[in-house]
Amino acid sequence: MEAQKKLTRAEQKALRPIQILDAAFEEFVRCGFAGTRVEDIADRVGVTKGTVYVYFETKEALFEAMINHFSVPFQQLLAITESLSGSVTERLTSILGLLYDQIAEDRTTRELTRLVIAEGHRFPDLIDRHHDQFIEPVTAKVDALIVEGVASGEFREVPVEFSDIVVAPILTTTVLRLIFDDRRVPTPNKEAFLRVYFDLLFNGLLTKPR
Amino acid sequence: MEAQKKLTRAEQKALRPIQILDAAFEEFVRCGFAGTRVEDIADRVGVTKGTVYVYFETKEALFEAMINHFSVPFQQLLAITESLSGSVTERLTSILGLLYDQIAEDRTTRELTRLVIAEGHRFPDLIDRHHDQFIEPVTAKVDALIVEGVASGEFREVPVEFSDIVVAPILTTTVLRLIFDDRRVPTPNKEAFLRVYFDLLFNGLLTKPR
Amino acid sequence: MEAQKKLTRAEQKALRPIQILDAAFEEFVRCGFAGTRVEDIADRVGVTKGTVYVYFETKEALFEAMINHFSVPFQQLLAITESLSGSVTERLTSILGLLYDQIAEDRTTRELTRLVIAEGHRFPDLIDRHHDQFIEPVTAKVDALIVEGVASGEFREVPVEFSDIVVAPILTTTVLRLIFDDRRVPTPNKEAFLRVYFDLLFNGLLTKPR
Amino acid sequence: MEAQKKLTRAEQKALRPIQILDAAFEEFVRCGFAGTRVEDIADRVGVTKGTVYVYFETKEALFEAMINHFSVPFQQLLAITESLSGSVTERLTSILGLLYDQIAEDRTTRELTRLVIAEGHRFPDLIDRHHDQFIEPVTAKVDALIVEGVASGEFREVPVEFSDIVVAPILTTTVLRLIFDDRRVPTPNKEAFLRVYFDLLFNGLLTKPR
DNA sequence: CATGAATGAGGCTTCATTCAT
DNA sequence: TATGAATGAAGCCTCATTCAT
Repeated sequence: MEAQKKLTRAEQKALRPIQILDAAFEEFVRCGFAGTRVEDIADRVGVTKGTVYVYFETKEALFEAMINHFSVPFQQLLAITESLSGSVTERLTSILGLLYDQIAEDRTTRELTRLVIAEGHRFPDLIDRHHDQFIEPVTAKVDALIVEGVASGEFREVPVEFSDIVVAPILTTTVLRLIFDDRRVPTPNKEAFLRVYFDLLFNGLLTKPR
Repeated sequence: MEAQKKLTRAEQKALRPIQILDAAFEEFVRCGFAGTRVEDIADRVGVTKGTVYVYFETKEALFEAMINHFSVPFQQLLAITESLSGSVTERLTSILGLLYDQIAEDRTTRELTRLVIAEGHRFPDLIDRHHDQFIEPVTAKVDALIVEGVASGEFREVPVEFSDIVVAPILTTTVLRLIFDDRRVPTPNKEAFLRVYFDLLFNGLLTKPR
Repeated sequence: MEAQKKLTRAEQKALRPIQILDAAFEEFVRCGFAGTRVEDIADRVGVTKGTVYVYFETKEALFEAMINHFSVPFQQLLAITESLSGSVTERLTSILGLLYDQIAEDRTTRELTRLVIAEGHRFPDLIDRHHDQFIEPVTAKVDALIVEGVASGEFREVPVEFSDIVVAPILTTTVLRLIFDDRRVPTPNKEAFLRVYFDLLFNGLLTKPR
Repeated sequence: MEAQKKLTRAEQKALRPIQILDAAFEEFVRCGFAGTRVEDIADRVGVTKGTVYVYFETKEALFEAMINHFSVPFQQLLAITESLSGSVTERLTSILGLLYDQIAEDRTTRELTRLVIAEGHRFPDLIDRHHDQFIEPVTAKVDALIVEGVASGEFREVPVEFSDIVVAPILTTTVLRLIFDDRRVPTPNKEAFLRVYFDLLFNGLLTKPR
């Protein structure tokens, strides 16, 4: 309140939609699309229902705008992966570590995943976006590295197109945190988790490989 | 239809609540808790709203009863695992194969997972049940096998308490199917998937283990 | 209340939609389509808003159903006109007298005319119905009689297709009553009005016809 | 557009309220009082809602101001009628011709009539104005001419106070155009219409007057 | 004057729930 | 048991109106 009073009208106006989108994120995550009341979103911002409708035509439009707003910061990660150097193992390790930060540790991405799972039925665009911006790029990147590793002799001859399996522990952590959120199942320690994850991924369980 | 006509009236009536639970499953899966209309459930059974309330006090009670109804058949799987014999590797393979059938391939369990993720917030019991009946037993079983494998020298010295990583590809397949349902991302071929999964799990990616 | 309690459920149910249509007529006439509150219609019947929506999907559907409900009893009049006998003058007189009763004196038809004028823009069907059921049949009938009168020599050679002029005093009375409703402009005495109307229609104003 | 660009800012501002009244006329005619949105009126002028409220306190005040604005030009016609000369028949013919132009052919008067019929309930002043400025003067004038015609022997002994009947074809044309607006029922050709109208009015239908 | 963000009362509509039959 | 008419609370959305800039 104090801080906001110093803002000019113009600044306020530019801020409003973002404030609303932030509030919408929290409420939609908490209650799902159907369960969320537009008034609760407004309350969170400190405005009235009507104000929300000044910026967004319908609850549905607000939901979609919110998803778009929070779906951006994945591009950066993909850019970083291009600049990596070192052995394939090193690069794959780096990428999976970054993915862990992005998908499992970042609350926003995590909750976005919840919404994709919960509301995908009613928002097919949501699924397409999610696929094109998240799943496909990651899959492509990991696949490419595996191919490279196999070609260079660093990796064994494993069939490609199953990069899901490689990435699986990350998505699984995300989902378990979504479900239990530190309740019942503790959030794993990142360092320890990655150590075991990579150890298993690269070396396998067996003492003597077949 | 044919079969039902032969039922006596008494049998019909004993069937009602189950028909309602089945219909409730479909609708809650399709629309989520808040988005589902009791009337749509009734329509699916071919009765009127009132009838639903003869058997279930509230929509919430119906939701919980539905979850309970569809959460049963996991016990069997756990029982089977007790009767397995062979090396630890063989037994782990068997169990993971069964889990794949149960979690990734079985539509009911899959959709139950969706509901846990989507509605867990508002139904804490749901999460507790899910933990006690699904996660904990599986985790315990897999952990026990790993401990056994390490003790017997069959497995390398891997830290326990990370059985999530071992099971991850199964849950990941489940979640990807929930999201994409054969749209955009094809459902993997079971045999091929398991082959790669087990190959990676036991042997790791590297040609020469560190 | 007293009387209604004796009705069975089934009778009540059959009555409800008609009660609602009656109430809707009064409210829509009083406030127009946009100005009418569904709740006021419900109040008039003694039920709650929800009940109205049990029978009619939307306010718009209710409006249209109401128009249809009150647009019926015009057919009878047209039937009567077929059975008339006597000179053309006598028959025309009879018909115009009946029309006066139907259009100018009958409150329902009068108010329906108000709605056609006021709401026709937004309900094009309304105008088509009104044309097909009211205007066209009357016009055709009057035209036919004039043609017959001219043919028989009873009437002067007047151009046809201007039966509007013949009927005009009736519609004008309707409209003036709609506007002033006994306020400012008194409702004319029917007998006196018809006498002058017919005198003028048949004989004209001039002492010595041209 | 061209013309407006040459206006000084001061002239522009003096124009504003009239532009708003013009826009209000169109919208109120199109949607009625309750159905019209102040914003649509503003849009039509190319300003924002707030501007409308600079000039008019409420939507209701705007409606009334609009009615007043468009109700003026009838005085002129009445003035003209004073200066006519010739036989009563000639003068009556002239007056009815002018009335036809004013009431049936002039879109503004026609739509004003629609508003009187549609909104009169909620704006009693509207009805009073309409009576005092339109109905009463016309009625008085026509009545006076009939009295004069009867006195001079030009007209038959018809009862006075039924000038409505004489004017009816004009109002009827107005109303039919309001309802059908060239849809379904074609607008009559003015010359032909007036010829038949006057022929009937002065000579009546019958070959041999009674 | 003009703006347009914000308000908040109020209308339409939905739907979980009840209850007399 | 089953019905379905009725309820009424509550949600989405609209829009006349205000006011700081």
